[in-house]
Amino acid sequence: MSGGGCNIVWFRRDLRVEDNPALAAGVRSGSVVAVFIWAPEEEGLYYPGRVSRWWLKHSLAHLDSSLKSLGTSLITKRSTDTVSALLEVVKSTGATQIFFNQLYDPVSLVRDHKAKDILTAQGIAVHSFNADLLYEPWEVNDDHSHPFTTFAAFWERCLSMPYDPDSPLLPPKRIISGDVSRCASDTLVFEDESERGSNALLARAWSPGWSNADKALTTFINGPLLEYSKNCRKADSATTSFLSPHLHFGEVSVRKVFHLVRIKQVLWANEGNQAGEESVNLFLKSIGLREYSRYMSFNHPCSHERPLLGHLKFFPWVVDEGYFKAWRQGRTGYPLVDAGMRELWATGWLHDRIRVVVSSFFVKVLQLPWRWGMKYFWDTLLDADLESDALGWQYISGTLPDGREIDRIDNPQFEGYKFDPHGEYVRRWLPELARLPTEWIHHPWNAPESVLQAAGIELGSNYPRPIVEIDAAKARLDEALSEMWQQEAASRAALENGTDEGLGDSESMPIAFPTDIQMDVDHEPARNNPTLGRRYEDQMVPSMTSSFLRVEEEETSLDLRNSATDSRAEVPTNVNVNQEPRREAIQEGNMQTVRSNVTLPQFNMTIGLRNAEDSTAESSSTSTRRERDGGVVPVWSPSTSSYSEQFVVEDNGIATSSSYLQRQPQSHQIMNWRRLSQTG
DNA sequence: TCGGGTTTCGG
DNA sequence: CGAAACCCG
Repeated sequence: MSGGGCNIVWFRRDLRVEDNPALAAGVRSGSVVAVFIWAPEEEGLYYPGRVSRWWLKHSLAHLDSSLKSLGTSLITKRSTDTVSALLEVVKSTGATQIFFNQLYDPVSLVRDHKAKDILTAQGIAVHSFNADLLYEPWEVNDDHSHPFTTFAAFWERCLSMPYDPDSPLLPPKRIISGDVSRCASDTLVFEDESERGSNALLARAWSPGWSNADKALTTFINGPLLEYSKNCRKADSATTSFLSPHLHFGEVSVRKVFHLVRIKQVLWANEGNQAGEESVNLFLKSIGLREYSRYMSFNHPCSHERPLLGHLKFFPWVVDEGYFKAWRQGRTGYPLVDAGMRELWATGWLHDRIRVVVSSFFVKVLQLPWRWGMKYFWDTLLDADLESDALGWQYISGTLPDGREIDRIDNPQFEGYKFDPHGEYVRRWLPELARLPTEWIHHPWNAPESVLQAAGIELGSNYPRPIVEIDAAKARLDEALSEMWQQEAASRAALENGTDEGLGDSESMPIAFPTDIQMDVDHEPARNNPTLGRRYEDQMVPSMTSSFLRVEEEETSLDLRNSATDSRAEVPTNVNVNQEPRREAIQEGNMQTVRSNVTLPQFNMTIGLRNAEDSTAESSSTSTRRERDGGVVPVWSPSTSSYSEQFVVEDNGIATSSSYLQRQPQSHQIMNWRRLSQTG
């Protein structure tokens, strides 16, 4: 069935040989050329950060050696244009088919669609698979076939789907290598000289690569999982799964994680092990959040740049690079926050709880633009993951229907005693506070002078006073919020009067990313960088310095209100006609090959859908229908896009969009929150 | 020890 | 907002 030609298996963030549907299908279909293409420029602003690239480098090496032991090797290509690199590989190998696993971040959705179009036009058969999720985003809908807008409902549905996620596949026993004699690998460079020193430490704590991921999973399931719910509240507990970087690069399949954990759950349930069951549920919830982040990214592909609840575009952010810098350096004067930021910088890792603490502090106390924080996480986290990053920050910023309330300020002092009751975490990361008694460890500003003296602390000198008092922050936040609501109401009124030209213009002034973000080297803790010097700014915050990118903050928020009244607004549409083609992907269930097609919300993905209910047809008036394998599904045709007006999001801002957005074609999405009007 | 009012917290 | 935890008489 291979038709003589060989099969390209295009690896991306699925760097494993086990439970890799694209690889399995490629192998089944004949000889295989395994390819990885490094084209980070395509990610634009989200060029991977230093530690993330470090991981990738090692993960690829690991994959390559696994492939070698199976009979082939990994071809690597350096390019600025993935699609042409693929074409080149096609030409030099005589491939006739290409297999890959789906991704859901905005950049990949666009790029993969384009790749599919172009390759198909060249006569190449393109097959893509789900390898990253329990269920594809379009499979999980509410009773009216609309996407969920809250996590709890989404996850509940996932757990009660009528069919289980596909079972994990075993690795291939053997791979017949395609002819790569005319297809040379490029050497990929993932770190420059200046980064090597900082990266050296990482290897002590982490082992990238799919079989290490597998070990980590086993270790976790047999050990810390049982105590997971107990320990998840401790800032420095070593009992998290530590799977997130593995999962990000697809070194371990989430379906395998799910299956193994489920087995454990059944076991514990039978034993009446209450704590165990609870732990499993909690852990699965974090898997669920990961799923949900893809779900949201797919349904709202701009969620990494625009708040999903529209009012936030009127929030008067404090654009203060000094605050931003203090936060990054861990010099805010709040020990828990500072400890977290220093751990992040030193290790590329942060406990989930602490991520919430520092990001909440960032948004609520400092009131810095949330996208700065998101970007910083992206640049510094070992498990940097755009979808999760966006979801997390939107959650914190109060722009999700089920997110944290925007007017709630968390007090780092109290959280300190909650997550780090004995101050051990703070002492580890803030050596200057190490001698401070626990009583004061989370609020040194209240400590008597004598205590401070005995501990060798001089506030404002070797440890800062609080950068902003909590009370002041509360007041400022209240003020900002009332201003926001005012602006929002005004804009709405203007809209209703039809006098809305230029609406939101003043409020949605672009907020540029700081131009010269750099860490103050001498304040960096635990960096162990022998070559520390000023020319290494970009090692510290790799992608921010690469070029000056202006990014609009909140420029085109989605006003959910507009669509709230119409239930059909549930089905988002892609209005971004002139920017990039709609995405399309083919999901080929390996066996059942339900090649039915359904309209995928924004992206017009052509996908397999098991239960195409005809309510999905309402997805757009441009649906046509086609029958396949018994499934009736709508097919959305991009050329005939005529949308109901009410689906189209207000477009102010996009047109005048920053260079970033222009460089990075995004579709923009239509909202479908049901609950949004509650906020008005 | 048991209400029941209050605070916390949640994705 | 609603459930759960918490606190107090």
